[in-house]
Amino acid sequence: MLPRSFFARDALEVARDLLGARLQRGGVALRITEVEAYRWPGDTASHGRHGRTERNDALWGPPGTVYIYLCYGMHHLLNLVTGADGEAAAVLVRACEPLAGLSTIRRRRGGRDGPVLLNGPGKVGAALGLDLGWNGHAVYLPGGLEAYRGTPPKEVLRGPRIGVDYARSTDRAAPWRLAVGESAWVGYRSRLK
DNA sequence: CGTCAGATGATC
DNA sequence: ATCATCTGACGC
Repeated sequence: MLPRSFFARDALEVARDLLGARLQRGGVALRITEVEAYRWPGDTASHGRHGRTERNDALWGPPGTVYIYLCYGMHHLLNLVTGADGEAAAVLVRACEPLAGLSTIRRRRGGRDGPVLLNGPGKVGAALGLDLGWNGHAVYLPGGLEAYRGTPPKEVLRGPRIGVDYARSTDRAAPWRLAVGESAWVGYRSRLK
């Protein structure tokens, strides 16, 4: 498993090293193919930009824990908290390649048929069956949601983060979205290089 | 490939 | 009012 110390670094470094890593919960296993770094301090795209609140409290927690929040009233987005305790930094998991548990993933996303494409953060949260109850969960401990070392990417693509138009222009343009180059499970591929 | 609207609900 | 999204519809 990835040790707690793995997460106690700058979010951009952790993001790079999380590409190819594995997330596992019960019979469902995913390979991380796309991430975004939300850094500390001074990142105006981060949920921590207005200070600590009830909703983002877990974001300020110790490294190696989980920050989940409800996005647009529908999707539970998964962040892995990085840096030091008391800092608001994390890596958002945007896309994954399913490795095991396809039938469970299919069931969790509802009755729809069609191919399983985990090419968006809401889909990743749904595939893992996450909700707000997972806030603060430690992924370096066995049981529940776990993070493992995986196969590093051959090529890393980079581009601006998605959906952060509200941020300062420098933060909006910062190439802190990272993706596995050879993976089909990546969203907005044309915005990467 | 691109854009767009509507769903949907907690938060500050 | 805002929002780190998804889906389906439509146009090129």
